[in-house]
Amino acid sequence: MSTERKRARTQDQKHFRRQQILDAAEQQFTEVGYEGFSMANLAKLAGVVKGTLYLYFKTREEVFLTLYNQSLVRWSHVFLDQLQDAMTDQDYAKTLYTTALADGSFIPLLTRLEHVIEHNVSVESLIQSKRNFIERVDCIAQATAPVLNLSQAQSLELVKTMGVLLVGASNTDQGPSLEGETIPADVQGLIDSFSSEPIFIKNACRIISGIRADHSATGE
Amino acid sequence: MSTERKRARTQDQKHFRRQQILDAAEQQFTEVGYEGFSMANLAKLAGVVKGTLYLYFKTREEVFLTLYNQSLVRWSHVFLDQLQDAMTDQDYAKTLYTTALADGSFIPLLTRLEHVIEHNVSVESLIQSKRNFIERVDCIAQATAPVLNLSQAQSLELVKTMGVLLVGASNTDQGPSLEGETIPADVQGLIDSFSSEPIFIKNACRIISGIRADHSATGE
DNA sequence: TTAAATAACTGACCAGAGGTCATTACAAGC
DNA sequence: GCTTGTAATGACCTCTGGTCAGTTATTTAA
Repeated sequence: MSTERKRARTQDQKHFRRQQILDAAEQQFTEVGYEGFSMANLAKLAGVVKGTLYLYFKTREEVFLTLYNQSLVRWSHVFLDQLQDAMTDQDYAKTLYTTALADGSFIPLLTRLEHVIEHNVSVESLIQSKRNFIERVDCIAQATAPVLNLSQAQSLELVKTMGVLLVGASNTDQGPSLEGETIPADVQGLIDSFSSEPIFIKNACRIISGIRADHSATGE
Repeated sequence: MSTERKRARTQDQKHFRRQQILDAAEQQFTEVGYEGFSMANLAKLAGVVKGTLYLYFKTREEVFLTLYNQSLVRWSHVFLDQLQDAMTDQDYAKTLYTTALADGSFIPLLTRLEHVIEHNVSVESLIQSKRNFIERVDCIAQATAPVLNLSQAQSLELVKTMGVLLVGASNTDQGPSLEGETIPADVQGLIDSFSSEPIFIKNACRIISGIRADHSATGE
């Protein structure tokens, strides 16, 4: 391959190279998913050799953690853009769910964050990632409070809880594809009854109602 | 090792051998967790050679799926035993949460079920596992209805929803250990605020209230 | 009792994974 | 043009899940 690739000497060039790798990683991730993802293939896609990847990322999981952080920021912007004054609880929940799922990387990475990705990552990267998370959550909570007519504290609790519910609900439809397979009616019925969208929206509404009913403005 | 291991010829002997492997697997799983689990080590623990494992399980994930099914049954018995007439919503939620967490294998396997384990398993095993799940859920729902004073349909929806919430909530405290690490106060505060038990119980209660408020006895 | 048939079991082997590091070669400074 | 720092390389490592031709304990039939 005569890609004529120049060496990255300055900080700017290195950041650019790093982002090139991340773009290739995102591409591979959307194509083959988490389990099918390999560093050898990433190297090929990014037009570098495997060893080079490890100049820019300490481990495979550091790549994923960076992708996650980027997808979180990306999604939060999309979501904040779609918030309007005085939405119904249901509209709010539906918007949150739909925008989150529309981002191809966000949910799959979020569901693997804590029990896989964070376990092979440097403490500095972890702290940086958590700080990014705090910032996004705070920002979303601040925008949510007026929309749903909640106090700041209520809004913060709500946003955090929505994250938990999102992980739980989206888990249920990440099973294998089963296309072309013969599935018995009872099993198919079970799978259908766990369709994540209605589960998320219904329970999000219940939780919003519950939080609104807690009219204690005290901390926690 | 001169374990004098006999060959398993009859079905009974084969079932016994299979369970021996599963017991060793459970032991290894509780010791090293999902990511540290290896088939080579399982073979050593079970006192057989690696190839033999594949006479009893098609893939590594078939081992995990079987462990999951066993842990689900085990937990459901413990939980059902602890149900009493007329518990408060909070007691019910707390019992569910506590018993689930007390089983060392159940939660870690449940959180990896759909996006990892089920993706490398035969369709027959998957169907069998789903059937087992249906049976346990139905059984728990039937026992739950009188306890929380719900209709059968409400109870069924509740139990399914509790599963979703359990996955979401337990995800939040499966991060890396961070013992002996210096964690900044803001990040530590975030981690503390995601402690899974209060999140689960609070929102379980909100959801139970919400379901109880839906006094439509119509299907779905 | 013994020979033949069966299949549980073995362990060397494979491809591919994540990760390392001595070496190479390119760009900047004198 | 030469020296020097370092980005980039690619051969190499260990480990993984998984395979399979061959071995041998056990059952069956003569």
